[in-house]
Amino acid sequence: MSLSGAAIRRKKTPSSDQEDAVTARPALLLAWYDRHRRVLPWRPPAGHKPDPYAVWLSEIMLQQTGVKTVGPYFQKFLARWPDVTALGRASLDDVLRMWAGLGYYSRARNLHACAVAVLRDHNGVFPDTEEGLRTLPGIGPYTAAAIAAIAFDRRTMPVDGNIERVVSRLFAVEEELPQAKPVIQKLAATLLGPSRAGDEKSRAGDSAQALMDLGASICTPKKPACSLCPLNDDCAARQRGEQEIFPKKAPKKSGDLRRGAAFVVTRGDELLVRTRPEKGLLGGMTEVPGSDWRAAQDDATALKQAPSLAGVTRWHRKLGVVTHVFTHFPLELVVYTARVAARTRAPKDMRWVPIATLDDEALPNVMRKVIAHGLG
DNA sequence: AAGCCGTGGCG
DNA sequence: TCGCCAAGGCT
Repeated sequence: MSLSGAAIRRKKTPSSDQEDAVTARPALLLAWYDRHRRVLPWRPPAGHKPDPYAVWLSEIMLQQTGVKTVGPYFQKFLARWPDVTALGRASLDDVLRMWAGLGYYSRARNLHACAVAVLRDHNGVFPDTEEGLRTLPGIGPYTAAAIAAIAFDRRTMPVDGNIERVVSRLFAVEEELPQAKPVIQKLAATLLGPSRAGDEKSRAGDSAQALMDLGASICTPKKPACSLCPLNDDCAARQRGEQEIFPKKAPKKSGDLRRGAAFVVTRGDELLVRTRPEKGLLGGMTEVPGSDWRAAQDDATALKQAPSLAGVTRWHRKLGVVTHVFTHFPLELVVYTARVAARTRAPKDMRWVPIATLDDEALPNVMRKVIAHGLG
């Protein structure tokens, strides 16, 4: 039975106009996608099978990170580690260095751990079910559904921020996020094409990507281009002229400013660095030594936390401050510099690295800013 | 289960 | 300018 046959066979009743509109959504969505799908580095040409490894890699990188930012990182990773076996055999250090700058560094640890687990527990082949994928590190409810749908054509609907927005508008969901997540999940699943007997394929991956593309290009957070939307006919929010009030969210609190000091110490053409603890903020990444970061900390207190180095009698305070904004607090760093003599020993748990090779270090961007400020 | 986790872009 | 937002997961 063809899809159009099923559509034609539907009974016409006085109340069926609305019903028709609802039933037509999945096909409208896919038709729009076939004409307007974005060309992305991890997306094969239309009709071609995606590589599960590439899908997984892109999905991890895309967690809370924009398409444009991810592009170059995805290309670099795929060129260096073309398959999950190669990545699983790489060192965590190499992976962290390659990830530096992309943020949310626990993703890089989980990425590596996941590759290792796929090699060790799954013979180097990704599980092809949502439940199987869900057991792997770094793969939560969204990512498991996304990989299952996109890479394995499983009939499931992942719900990300884009889809939350599209769906909450389409159905005018009044409940606030994140409480509304279960409702939105159910409503989103109605946008999947019908399952067919003996053939569970229903272009679920395309349906999901269609909604994401729609959210990214048409149903945007501000000033959505409703006139171009394939689902505009029966969008509840648009009928009210209230597209931008959805999705409803509880206001978030922004963190308090924290202050600290960073110490840029050079020994000839080398820089003094250390590795941050594995857990927590910037876990496992490289940094220059510094004070703790706390609210209302004064410069004198921070300066007392300078590393003890033979031959350093005074620190030179660089003019200005380095500012950086983390997810949950803004940071203001004062930078001190010092030069030490050749063969000066690095303090415990610190090391010297050539300034020329800093690009290869696992340096988060806040530290790149600090070093640039201190060396400049 | 709410808080923790980066960074860049955009209006 | 600055708050919001982005293909969330972990604890």
